[in-house]
Amino acid sequence: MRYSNATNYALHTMVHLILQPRESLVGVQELAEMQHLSPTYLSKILTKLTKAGLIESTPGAKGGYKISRTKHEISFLDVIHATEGDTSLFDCSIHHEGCLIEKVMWQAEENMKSELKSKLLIDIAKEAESKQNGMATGRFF
Amino acid sequence: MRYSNATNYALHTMVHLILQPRESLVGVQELAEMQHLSPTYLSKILTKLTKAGLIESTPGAKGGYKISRTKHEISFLDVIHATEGDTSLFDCSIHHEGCLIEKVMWQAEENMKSELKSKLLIDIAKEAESKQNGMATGRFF
DNA sequence: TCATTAGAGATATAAGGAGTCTCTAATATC
DNA sequence: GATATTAGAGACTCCTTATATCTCTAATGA
Repeated sequence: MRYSNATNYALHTMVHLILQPRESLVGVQELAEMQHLSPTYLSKILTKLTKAGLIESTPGAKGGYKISRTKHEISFLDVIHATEGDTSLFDCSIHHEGCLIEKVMWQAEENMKSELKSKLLIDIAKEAESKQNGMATGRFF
Repeated sequence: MRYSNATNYALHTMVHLILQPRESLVGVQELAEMQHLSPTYLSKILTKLTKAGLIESTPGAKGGYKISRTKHEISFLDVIHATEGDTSLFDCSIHHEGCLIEKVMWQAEENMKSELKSKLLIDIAKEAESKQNGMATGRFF
């Protein structure tokens, strides 16, 4: 059981977009080069993020993507739900009510999710930005 | 991203074995019937649990499986490690030190694991046993 | 010796992840 | 209005993993 690569790409893309100047658009070409991906592949991921309302797209020449207006509220969990779906990690396949094992697994998953919900992308972006200003080199996300 | 069915089968098998009378052996045949699985498939899972030291096997006629002597200390996480491996759920594939995104993902995973580590199989077994005694019917794990 | 049981290995099938290619639709610029 | 540029949809390929099944071997009690 592992998070897909797509989730990693999505998270990095989101932080990158948050760090852009207000209202500026970034094309999939640039976003793909940054992460050494093919544009068509990344565009599939970007479409998911768009449909989830996390970013906004503008088609046509000089088009591209920008972060959604709700950027101050976007959590890690929001991005992960967009790429991984929001089904639970564990379901007891044996049909009966109130499986005690399932209950434990659900509680554990909830603990992970509550952490991911409390972490906002904008906080990571600001932390990366301040580190970058201090160090003059390196990339922190 | 989901836990494999094998993990579900392993957890149920472990709780079932804990509830057995001391030193009694249960064959893979019985364990498989209980969960509506083929014996050969379940035996692959049982082999993993054996190699992880969570259960002990006795080959030959009248052989079978019993819970390991450390049964009072076996956690959910121990079983999950045996079936799923113990690699982390997320790795930032972009090569650089101290990725802030990775750090958040690791912390979230740690929160889930600490819950799974604190939950012991024997507690679930006892809870299921007492519920079963009270209700006369039904299965609680 | 024989029946019973665990265990190893090869193989089969299906699903999902990862990625490419091609076509369509929208839009700015000339 | 023509053209270049960009997002988006759909079909397709390739690879890995999960989920088994079948067969053979090894150990052991009766």
